Amino acid sequence: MELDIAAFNEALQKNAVVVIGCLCEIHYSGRAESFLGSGDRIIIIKADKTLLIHQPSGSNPINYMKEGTTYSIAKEKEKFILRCSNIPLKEYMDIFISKIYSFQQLQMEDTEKIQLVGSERDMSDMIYSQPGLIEPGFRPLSREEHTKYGFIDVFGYDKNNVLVVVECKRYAADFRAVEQLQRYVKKIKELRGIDKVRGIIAAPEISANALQMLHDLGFEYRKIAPPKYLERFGKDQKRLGEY
Amino acid sequence: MELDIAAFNEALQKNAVVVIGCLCEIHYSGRAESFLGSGDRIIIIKADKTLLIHQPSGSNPINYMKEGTTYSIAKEKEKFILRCSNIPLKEYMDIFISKIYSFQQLQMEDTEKIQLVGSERDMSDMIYSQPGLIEPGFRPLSREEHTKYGFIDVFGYDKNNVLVVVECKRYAADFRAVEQLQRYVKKIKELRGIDKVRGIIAAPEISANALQMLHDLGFEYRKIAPPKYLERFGKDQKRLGEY
DNA sequence: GGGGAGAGATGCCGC
DNA sequence: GCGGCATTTCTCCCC
Repeated sequence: MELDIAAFNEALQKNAVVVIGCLCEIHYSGRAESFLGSGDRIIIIKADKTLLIHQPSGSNPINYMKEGTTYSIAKEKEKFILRCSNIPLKEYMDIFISKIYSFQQLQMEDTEKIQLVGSERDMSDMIYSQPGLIEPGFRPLSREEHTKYGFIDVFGYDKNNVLVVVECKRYAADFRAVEQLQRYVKKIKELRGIDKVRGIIAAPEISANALQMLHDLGFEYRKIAPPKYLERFGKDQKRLGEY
Repeated sequence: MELDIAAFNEALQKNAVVVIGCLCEIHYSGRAESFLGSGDRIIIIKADKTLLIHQPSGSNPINYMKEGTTYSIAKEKEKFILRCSNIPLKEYMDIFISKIYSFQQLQMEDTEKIQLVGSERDMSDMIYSQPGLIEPGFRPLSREEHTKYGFIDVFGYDKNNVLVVVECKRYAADFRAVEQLQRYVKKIKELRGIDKVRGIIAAPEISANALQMLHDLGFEYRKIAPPKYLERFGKDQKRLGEY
């Protein structure tokens, strides 16, 4: 199959998305440098001039260029050379294409943004609205007071009016989560000039090492999972659960 | 355009890579949950049954499924429903396709692995072969001794036979890099039962906060950049630099 | 633009 | 499998 260079340039010009199936070799130079020998790949150039190169397996692109990259293609001795450059980022790529299997260009329209539930932020919102999940008598700070300490997930007083710092993790908490909590508790003690501040990790799981370190520091663990189920899923959600 | 369900199933069966341009709506449920309203997207199913869904802009897939996912497609009232499930991971996705713009299947062959230069590992290798980059008289530990402390990038003795722990960063070092170094120095002091261990951050840049914290802890900074330029690039490398 | 932290992070290598 | 950690991490938010 031949590649129509004029069609390629026109597609880029009108911000179409280009998808090329090809046999190619790739040289990259920028933050790092890489070389990838000849193999079959899918090349995607998006409307914002992001470039992605995918091998037949794996989640991540094997090579890529960021938004705003410029492209120039040329034919040289039966091969196509796609030169990619992102001058501000000092990133460059040369793609040596020896066979074209497919060429597609699509004018795509998509203004939708994803709605995601189950993030760490959703966890802290849940604890804010249900403080009893931490313990009876726990009272989170007001929104205004809390924003002054934006780096803390949940911040409040226990039933004895002792300050409590809560660090949420949506996955199994590790020792770095404990280090983070330790950093925040230290910071609050300094800022407020007080000696007694409690620290709590809220997460669905915690590693043995992290739990050990947590207890050594006099902190606590609460087994709490991030919320799920989009309200808007409605009956559709049931279908997803029926697999 | 119509989608040939038989062709789709056959492509999956023979581990071809499938690329579909379409208008679709996406429901996901697994580690988290998400909903994405109708818009134009590129759907890729790879040979290993990884699924990627890309919007017309941005580097990352807006939704995805991991390796080993199973697929079933059906037509319902002028729409196609692609149901995706990964039972072991408890991950599910429903893709409601209302228009097909393009359908491609490619039998891809690619056994090449990327060669990358400029990683943190390359930095520590460079320091091992040129210890003077740290300071005159620095002597890294032997390979055998070093592997016992695999978590440390570079480990050796200075000219006064004091132990030195070096943590490399390929980018600007931040306070987390300093915390990491602190953790390693502490661990080595415990393991060896000694009191004096030097700590050094080797990185091309370091943030002001990190440098302050580093000095407060009595550690040091060496401005060292990761190595670049693949030897095998040879003359090609020159071309990349000529942009 | 830098700093700080999350991510449905992923991927690699170790034990 | 989990743990620890790098990643051409990317992304978002906030100062």
